Amino acid sequence: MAPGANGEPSVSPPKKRRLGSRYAVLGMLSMGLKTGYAMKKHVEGNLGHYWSESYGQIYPTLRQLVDEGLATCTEERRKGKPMRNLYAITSSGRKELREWLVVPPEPQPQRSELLLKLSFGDRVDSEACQKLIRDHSQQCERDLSYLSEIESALLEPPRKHRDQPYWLMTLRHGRAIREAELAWCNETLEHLRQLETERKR
Amino acid sequence: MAPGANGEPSVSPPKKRRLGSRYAVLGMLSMGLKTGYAMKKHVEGNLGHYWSESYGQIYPTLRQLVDEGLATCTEERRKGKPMRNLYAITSSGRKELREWLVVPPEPQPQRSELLLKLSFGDRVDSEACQKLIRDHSQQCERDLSYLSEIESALLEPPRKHRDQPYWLMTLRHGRAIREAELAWCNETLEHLRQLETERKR
DNA sequence: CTAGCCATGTAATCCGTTACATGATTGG
DNA sequence: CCAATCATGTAACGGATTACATGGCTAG
Repeated sequence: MAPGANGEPSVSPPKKRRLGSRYAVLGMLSMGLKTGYAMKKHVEGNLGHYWSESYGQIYPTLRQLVDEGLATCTEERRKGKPMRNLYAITSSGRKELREWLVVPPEPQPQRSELLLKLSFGDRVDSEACQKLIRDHSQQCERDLSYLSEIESALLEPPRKHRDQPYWLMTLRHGRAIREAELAWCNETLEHLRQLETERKR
Repeated sequence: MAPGANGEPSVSPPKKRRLGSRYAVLGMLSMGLKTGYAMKKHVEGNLGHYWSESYGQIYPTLRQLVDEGLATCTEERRKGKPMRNLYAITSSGRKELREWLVVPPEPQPQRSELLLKLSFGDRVDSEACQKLIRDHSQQCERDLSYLSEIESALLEPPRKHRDQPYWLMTLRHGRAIREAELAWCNETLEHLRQLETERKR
């Protein structure tokens, strides 16, 4: 008998695929961004604190979306300016985006090089561990001022983008996490110093 | 003239490589874990909240470490038990591990599917956004109780592992972050409800 | 003239997971 | 006998970055 007949539940396991880039691009299309170049800039400038995307992902993805009918592409050649491909989302593109949006993201396996190093802290001296933490603390501080910059740029002109309230939520997330990191850094530095004096005794 | 002569600064740009798995494995060797299998178990059970590793990484890495003289391998065949390869770190392995430990990790590009979805929240109704946040909130809660489990297992028997104090630091990190996430979730739910009533007006 | 920005795209490569293949032992 | 656990490993695949290749326009 052919496999998979008879209503067996073994219709082939649903396979996990990531597809993050696909929907990031589709979402940016839905914001009205028209070129791959503009999307890269937008990722760097606005989404940098929680998303990244490279040309190597963006351009092939755009092509694929067009192939699947989720976007359209029109060439624009202007005299005196380089050629551009102008993309736009279609209604089936909007539909697929909405469907993706309501699916709760499954927890993605986190890898923190900092915590990995810290967990082996016993192999080096306390000073090295403390430096690790202080560097991280400084990075968080830099991140915080970067986030503030984006936030003021977002609030300054009173003309509100439709997505502005949601962008503010992501910014608050970045701030909340960085502040928690800072608190943990201070706490951890204290623990490291305690460990150090215990060791010396 | 041969390229690279004359002290040119173009000695080939130093190329970024990730190498996380390599040092995770080396570190676990330094803790005394002897088999690939044991390392996988340890990652799942103890490092799960900040690191992950698959067999597809572990076994080839172990072989590579032996090739480079950072570890040794001895076959152990016991009657009535399956064969094992027992690995041990060498002194050059310890040296390389220590060198890696003191290099501050460069910030790794974060990707949060949750924040990406939230940033496009305008495309779906407020209820869908709130569900996204509530699900995340629950996940954080589950993570917190999982962290507590590990912590009590770590504290229970008074026989302290040399790495115990450092593991506690990583656990506190997990807790700090999850608690900050929870606070942000509540704050954000409030904002979403406000947005909703504004829209309705 | 040249540096920098606009703009597109591809190929190589790396990193990592999943799925598969194998097989012995132990406990219920 | 069967499921779980111990134990090793590889092949295929997928996702993402990096580096390269190209080229015209603009401002200094």
